[in-house]
Amino acid sequence: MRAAPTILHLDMDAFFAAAEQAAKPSLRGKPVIVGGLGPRGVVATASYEARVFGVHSAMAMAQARRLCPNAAYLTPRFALYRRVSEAVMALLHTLSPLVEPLSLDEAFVDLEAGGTEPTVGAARAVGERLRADIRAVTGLTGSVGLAGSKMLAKIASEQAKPDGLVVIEPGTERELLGPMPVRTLPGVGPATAEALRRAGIHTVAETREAGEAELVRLLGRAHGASLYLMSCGRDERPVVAERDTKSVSVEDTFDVDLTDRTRVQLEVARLADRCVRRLRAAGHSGRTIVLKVRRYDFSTMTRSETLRGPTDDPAVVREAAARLLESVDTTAGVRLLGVGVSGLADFTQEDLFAQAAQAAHEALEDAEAAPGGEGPETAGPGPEEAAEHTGAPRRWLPGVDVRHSEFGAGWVQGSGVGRVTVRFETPWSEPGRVRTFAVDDPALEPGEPLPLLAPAEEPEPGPGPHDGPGAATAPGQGSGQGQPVTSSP
DNA sequence: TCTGGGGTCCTAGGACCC
DNA sequence: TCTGGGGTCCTAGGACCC
Repeated sequence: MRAAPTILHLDMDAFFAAAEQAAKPSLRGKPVIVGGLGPRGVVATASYEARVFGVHSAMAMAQARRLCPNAAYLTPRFALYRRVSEAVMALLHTLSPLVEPLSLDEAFVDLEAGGTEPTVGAARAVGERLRADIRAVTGLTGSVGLAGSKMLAKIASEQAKPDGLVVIEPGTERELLGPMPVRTLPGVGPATAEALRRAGIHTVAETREAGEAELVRLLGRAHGASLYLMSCGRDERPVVAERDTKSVSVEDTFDVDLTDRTRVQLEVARLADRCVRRLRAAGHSGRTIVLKVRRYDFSTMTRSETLRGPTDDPAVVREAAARLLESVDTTAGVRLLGVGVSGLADFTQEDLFAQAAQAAHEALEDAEAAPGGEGPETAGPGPEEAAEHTGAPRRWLPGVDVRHSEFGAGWVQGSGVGRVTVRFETPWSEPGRVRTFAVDDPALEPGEPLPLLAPAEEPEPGPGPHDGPGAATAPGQGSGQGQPVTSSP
């Protein structure tokens, strides 16, 4: 616990939705909901205009549609969010070498390690300048919390939302925290809150008064002890710049439950391959293979197997996953399958250049395979493979960028019955017009996310210098790498 | 049309070893 | 041939976070 509020927490406001609004002028000021658009999708981010209707993160998409039928529903575009995130993180690194990212849109910064004078005034000035810089560089808003510990900095940024800054001055934390609900404390989710409620504990003050021994009895050794410290406003966790990855996993929820055993085996093999591609791209190998199965009734089980040594061999992982599957009854229906690798070791030597080329290729395949959790169950086996080779049945997911040979850059507003509706606008244009085409109109092709602000800086737009030898592939929908940036108006 | 995907950390029991 | 104690590894499950 520091004497000055030199731990900063940044949280971008409604990040995915805000990025989409910045990219799509016609959506500004309107409800925007980003998430999985399939029958089992959930909301990733809702814009503030949509939250008014009660829509929030993690809500079933079906419920969001009932609450807010007129919102724009968009599939996530991680390539764009990652780019914006990198720009924001670069700004944070100008403040201090100690930056701890928590996700694409959130990070802690240790200002003291960056040389900021340990006073309220200096910290506040740094925070305000950061907010202005973020707005200037990305066009988006972020909220800043400043306090003497991570926990309080995070609570402060929550209070600051949206588009604000809050300082919690050291010395005031206990009285501030006291009346707050236990759910405010990090690590207190639905289960812990319920356990505490049954013990008559509702507020942070009541948690503190219960005492450490009682909390340990209720919640277990580690959780009880840390919760007691937090309730007293004590949190000595340091800001940690780089954390080692502990596991890599992939999973798919299917639009319709899988019952056919052969199909389940096929999907497990595909997931194993995808998982290994990610593993290798990250330069890792691992010893423990994990299979995850979620059944029709949402009950979830895992099976794992530890090998004698680390592997990054797809055949080995595939075979282990297949063995693990043998001990699982799937006859009643499977809604999700997953494959993971943990017990990671640094990559077993090998050449880094091949890996880099591999990684570029992988990113492309991931982008194609991932969105929407479109279990080919409904789509039929294979539109993806087919597209890889022929470019034939393109799927125009709502929100993705396109380019038309005559009308220029735009994005898919919707598609169905052989038609696709496109709105032609760019991040720096006026709201644009809508036109409709046949889904196979040759004048229409996948496009690149455009920079949100000026078409200046952006270091790595599109088919840049690093596309490996396989770059010519660039077939699919998705982010459409390799599409010519053929000038045009 | 109930409930994504990618992670982290903790607990508890059994095996195994000293 | 009644039985201790502790450490580590492995497996399964669960809570939590964004």
